Amino acid sequence: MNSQSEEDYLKALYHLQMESNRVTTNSIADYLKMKPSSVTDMLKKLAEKNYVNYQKYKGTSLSKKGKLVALQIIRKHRLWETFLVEKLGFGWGQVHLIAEQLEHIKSEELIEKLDAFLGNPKYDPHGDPIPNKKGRIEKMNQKLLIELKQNQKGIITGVKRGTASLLSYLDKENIKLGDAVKVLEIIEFDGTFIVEINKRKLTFSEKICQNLLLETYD
Amino acid sequence: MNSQSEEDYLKALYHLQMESNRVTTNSIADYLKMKPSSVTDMLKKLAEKNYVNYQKYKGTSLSKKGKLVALQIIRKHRLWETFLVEKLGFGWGQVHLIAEQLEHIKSEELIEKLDAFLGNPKYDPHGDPIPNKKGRIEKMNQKLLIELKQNQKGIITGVKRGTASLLSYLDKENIKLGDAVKVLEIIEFDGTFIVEINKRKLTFSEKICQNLLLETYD
DNA sequence: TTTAAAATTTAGACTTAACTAAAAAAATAT
DNA sequence: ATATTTTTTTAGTTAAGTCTAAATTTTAAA
Repeated sequence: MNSQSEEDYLKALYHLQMESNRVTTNSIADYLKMKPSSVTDMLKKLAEKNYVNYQKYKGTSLSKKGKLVALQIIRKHRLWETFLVEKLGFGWGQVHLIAEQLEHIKSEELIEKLDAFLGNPKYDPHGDPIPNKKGRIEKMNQKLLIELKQNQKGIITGVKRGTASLLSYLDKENIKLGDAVKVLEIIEFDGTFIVEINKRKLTFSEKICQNLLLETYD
Repeated sequence: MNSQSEEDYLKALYHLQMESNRVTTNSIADYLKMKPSSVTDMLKKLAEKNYVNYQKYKGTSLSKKGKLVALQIIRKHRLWETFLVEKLGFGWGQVHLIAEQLEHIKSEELIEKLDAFLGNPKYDPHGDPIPNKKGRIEKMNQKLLIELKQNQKGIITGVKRGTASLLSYLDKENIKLGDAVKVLEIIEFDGTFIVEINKRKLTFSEKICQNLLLETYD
């Protein structure tokens, strides 16, 4: 069993590895808001447990085993976020801190049951994919609405980060994750989209289209 | 903010106080499976924070402040248990360990939203009352089915501890917490009850009636 | 290619919450 | 009322995970 702290480091490693191929001690310290010396200590411990490949002064990478653990935590995080938004009615922005705690709850069965309860979602409310039990991520065909052409369709999976007000707008319009969107018409003059959602005709400004994420099937 | 450990002690204090009026260091150690010396240390710390009234060698009691914190943790525990059973389909017996973890998640808003999502339940699946936000417990009029007379009614609130198989039976019969029960007839010969639940007529053996908890209104 | 700056590690200290062993106080039995 | 047993506390230790300050290694600059 891994400690909360170990799990936080593994998750951080995973996210940092996504962004750059060399993960340094300082970048981890930055990310976790800790001192580099503390990071060194923990890296040694994680290397001992074969979760990371660590060599003094040379940077760190997740081992296969470590990556799997990281993905399982990310799975839990994203499932809980989905739960908080879809079932409890939290706004996108509020859920991160709570999910950060919930992701450390230990119970395989809990997370499988939660997954089923949520209808085995593939994406969380930010549009990020939810890894499966074995750590596999289905890469999705994610596009912004603005990239679609007339008559193309998609499923709403989220919005770009930092657009909380768009969320409340969608909420007010009773538009939810998973709703299907079809582009009926694009007004050339100002980039406005006329779309159909739930049999309703709606008009979306260019700005909305630049921030709304859809899963598409090409 | 209190640590997980502090919360565990406060909760233990609360439960022990229910059972006997003098809570000793050893009884706490027993309950939490720790050594008495560790308990003494923590009691001093909790006294420092004004959560308990503690005097060397004289036993301990929760202060008003400490009792409130304890009740809030119990509230969280019982709401999560209800969630696990009602929404995720766990059996009564499986939920305790998980709820023990979930009860430490910190977010007022989370617990209020969870409460609403569950329909503001008054009792958890064991039939134990759920304290409200302010720590108030509604004392319920709880009886075993076997105590009812003909034509009396009640709401199913739970089963006696240690009767997991009754739970699965109820589940199979599609009987849920909150369902109303009316006693149609009691067969004197063997103590069998004929009851009505959800407009269905059912026959319950004496043994079932001895273990099924109901809320009644006298 | 030597030197200065930046990154990283080591060494030692602190906090929390546990422990063991020994001392002190309270309860019980003779 | 004294002695014995039980309970509780004190004192000192340990492990995890953090920190600061100093030492070391790597990188970048002159």
